[in-house]
Amino acid sequence: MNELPEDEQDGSGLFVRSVEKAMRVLECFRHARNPMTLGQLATQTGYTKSTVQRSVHTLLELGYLARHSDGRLQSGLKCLDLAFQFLQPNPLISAAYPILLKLRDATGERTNLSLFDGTTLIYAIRLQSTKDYIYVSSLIGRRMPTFCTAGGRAMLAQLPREQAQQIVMASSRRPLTPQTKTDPSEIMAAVDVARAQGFASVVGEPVIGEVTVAAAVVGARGDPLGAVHLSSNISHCDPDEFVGRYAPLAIEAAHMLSEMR
Amino acid sequence: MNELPEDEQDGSGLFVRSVEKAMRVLECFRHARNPMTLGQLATQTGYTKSTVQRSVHTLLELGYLARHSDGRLQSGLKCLDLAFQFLQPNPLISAAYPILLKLRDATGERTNLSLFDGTTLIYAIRLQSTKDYIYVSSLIGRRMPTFCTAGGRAMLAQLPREQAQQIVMASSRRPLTPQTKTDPSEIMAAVDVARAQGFASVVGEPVIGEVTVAAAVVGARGDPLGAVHLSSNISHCDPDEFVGRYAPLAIEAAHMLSEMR
DNA sequence: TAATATCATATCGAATGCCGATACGGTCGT
DNA sequence: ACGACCGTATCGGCATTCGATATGATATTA
Repeated sequence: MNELPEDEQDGSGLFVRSVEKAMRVLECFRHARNPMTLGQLATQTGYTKSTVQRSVHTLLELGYLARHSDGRLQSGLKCLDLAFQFLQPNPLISAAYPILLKLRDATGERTNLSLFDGTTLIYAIRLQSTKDYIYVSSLIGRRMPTFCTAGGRAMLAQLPREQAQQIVMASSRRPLTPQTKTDPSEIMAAVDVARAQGFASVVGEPVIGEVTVAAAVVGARGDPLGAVHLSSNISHCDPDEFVGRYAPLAIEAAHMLSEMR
Repeated sequence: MNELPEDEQDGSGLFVRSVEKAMRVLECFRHARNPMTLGQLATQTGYTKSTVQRSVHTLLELGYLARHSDGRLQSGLKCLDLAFQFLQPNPLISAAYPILLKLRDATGERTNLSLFDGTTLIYAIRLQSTKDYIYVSSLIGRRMPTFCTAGGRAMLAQLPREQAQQIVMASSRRPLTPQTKTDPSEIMAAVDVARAQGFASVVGEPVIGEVTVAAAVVGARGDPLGAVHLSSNISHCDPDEFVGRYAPLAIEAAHMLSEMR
């Protein structure tokens, strides 16, 4: 007779647990560099081997998982389909694409669009530099912390200060490089600077040797939707000059994509 | 032992139906240009409103669906995560990225990597032309028919002829442009040409006014994994010259990515 | 060679968690 | 006022999922 709110995180009685389990199993592959076995998935999720077996069987049949040549499991092609369905009808994406392309060619630098998602941001468009060919795994769907990225701080600056602070406090604030600011008040100070300037810039905080300027894209009520990023390597340019030259362009692009009227 | 054929479409008793239902609901958004309501999802999937309600509730909570401002439903950010997990550990993708970048800059043309998936192919890397800014919705995860695309035919040419023919026959062969070849024997003739040449080229079949050369990437046993595409618009170049000039480059790139030893 | 520890796969009784008909309160058009 | 949608909530019954367990294959030990 356990009619208490026994489960913490789900909510109403509409929640389908088998679906959650399957998705959790699918999500195991996020940080996995290699294919996985049933047993590994079981220990990682905490589910029984049977549960994992059933989830995996189903996801295999549906195409969201696939078998590596050695029989282990990896992400399936259908995962790409889901990304397409997200991007395709998204008005921000389709509006941003040509604008970012033009921006990339005007600057020659790496040009990205990220989307706001609380303590993390997620890259939705990534355009490569026309100069260097570093494969910084410039992949769609990569998440980065909000608190230490230029885009993240530009977006935080669009939130009510208290709300921004909540996000900063809720972040893990694990330093990604020796230069990552981890002190909440220091981070909030940077956010305040971003609010005053209308853009944010960071050097070396999320990635060593990288300089980034970013401006926030906002919705109809001024809420942050995403950010336009321009990045380069400090070995190729002077950071201050980079920021000074490109911040206005990032702001302009972000403004064109914003819905504030 | 139990050769029970009475089961309709799933397979063994390990198949979890609630998961299938949730994924089917999620897949409804593939061809939807607009956010959807519960009722629309119910009619489109054939499930009861209750089932859809539960699936949607769960997918919302997990982040794979999101609410549009008017309350209707759309794809959620988590869908992008799945694409990342597919791309990130994939050795073909990480190997292809720098090679395609170099190829794109050597040619200046749109450069893609597609992956083989039976009657369709799916784009995994899309690099824009350095010349024109058309937003041909150059998005990851887009599927195209195998039978009428250059990449598709290049891949079919790597299969045993009979198997290729099976795929052609299983394709819908709905013409995408007036120039799309729909006659199976005509298509197989083009595949034979591709096999002889080591690459495939099409003009205007999948997209009006587009010329594409493609070469297949093959696995250790010569099986097609994907294809390297180079595309341009016929208003910008002479198709024959385009094919003649770039086919060797596509072949070279595809060869570098292949596992045949 | 044998023992041990993985692995994937399959089975099956039990009860839980999903199923889906149904109901309720909105908000549109008309 | 009505009807036709919308999203949301409820609830008894029973199909479906659950998870312990068994099997055989493969790999790594000694």
